[in-house]
Amino acid sequence: MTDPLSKRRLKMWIRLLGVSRSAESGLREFLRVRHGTTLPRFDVMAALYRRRDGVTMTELSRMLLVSNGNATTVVDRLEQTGLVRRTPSETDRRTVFVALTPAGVAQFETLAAGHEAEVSRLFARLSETDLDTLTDILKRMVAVA
Amino acid sequence: MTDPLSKRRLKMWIRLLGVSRSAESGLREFLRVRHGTTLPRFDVMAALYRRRDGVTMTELSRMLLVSNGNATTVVDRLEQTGLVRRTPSETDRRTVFVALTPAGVAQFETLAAGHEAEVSRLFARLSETDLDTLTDILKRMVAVA
DNA sequence: GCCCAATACTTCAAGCTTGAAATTATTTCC
DNA sequence: GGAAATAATTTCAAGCTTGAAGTATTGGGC
Repeated sequence: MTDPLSKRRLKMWIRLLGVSRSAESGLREFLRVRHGTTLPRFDVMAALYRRRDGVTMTELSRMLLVSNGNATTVVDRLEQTGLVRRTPSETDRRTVFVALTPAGVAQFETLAAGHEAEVSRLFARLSETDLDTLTDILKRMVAVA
Repeated sequence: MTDPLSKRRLKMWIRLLGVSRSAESGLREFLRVRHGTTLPRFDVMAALYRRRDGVTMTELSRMLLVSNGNATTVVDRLEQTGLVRRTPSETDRRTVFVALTPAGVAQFETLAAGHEAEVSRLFARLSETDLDTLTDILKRMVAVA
């Protein structure tokens, strides 16, 4: 280990990115082939499923770490296909609440089961100890800024 | 820990994705604000810097885990600004080699220093032990398919 | 030598993503 | 009450990304 610390951090980051990209690509393919949907749509639905009562557009984009413009686009499309509903706030006319429709909830529950199985398959090589260690480290990693 | 294994894998994945997205977003901003460039361009240049003699388009897209169409687009743009050069293979007329131009090498070396510092800053909270453990686990994670 | 499957790359349409600008609404503070 | 700052969302242009379809080329089996 003659590498300076910054080089080691860089190598770790390159590996992390590689793992994350392969897994994402596996999940994307799974969603496309098996369910005719996409990862961004799934992500939005997952966020809305976790907050069944609805969230504002801003909250949504923060949860997903995407730009607000992006959230608008994806929600637009989901709304067009009836999986998601926008409801204007009554107390603050700037804000809009987004929530899954019953059809959205139903579809998500199907998707989620497959998604979980697929994630589990992708990371099957990880021992339980690794899993705990990794989760613990990731928890403490949440970026500086 | 009453969670079944697949749920624990899922939670780990969600955390991993979160870390990876925040870091990517930090790097994107760094490259945009400080160097007027983008992460995909940087990634291509980094791959070409590692393989200074040139790589084929197919090798490039495999290295970066992106589609071949995507590699074409990014290389197109880099070529337009003179940072990258395409050279047709003499032995196989289907094949094209891509390599950094001297200007590309020069620019990349500047970018790379800043990029490494930024990565280091983003992951500063990680202890050296964490770093080793994490790298080790990531190495063994390379996805199944 | 001739077919044809495989390979390398590009093009294309559709969708995703970003950051900035624009729009509309609310709050603050004089 | 009104101006100015702040906030929530959408719109926009540009660029990224994908997977599929298209073009050209190669190499192996016959």
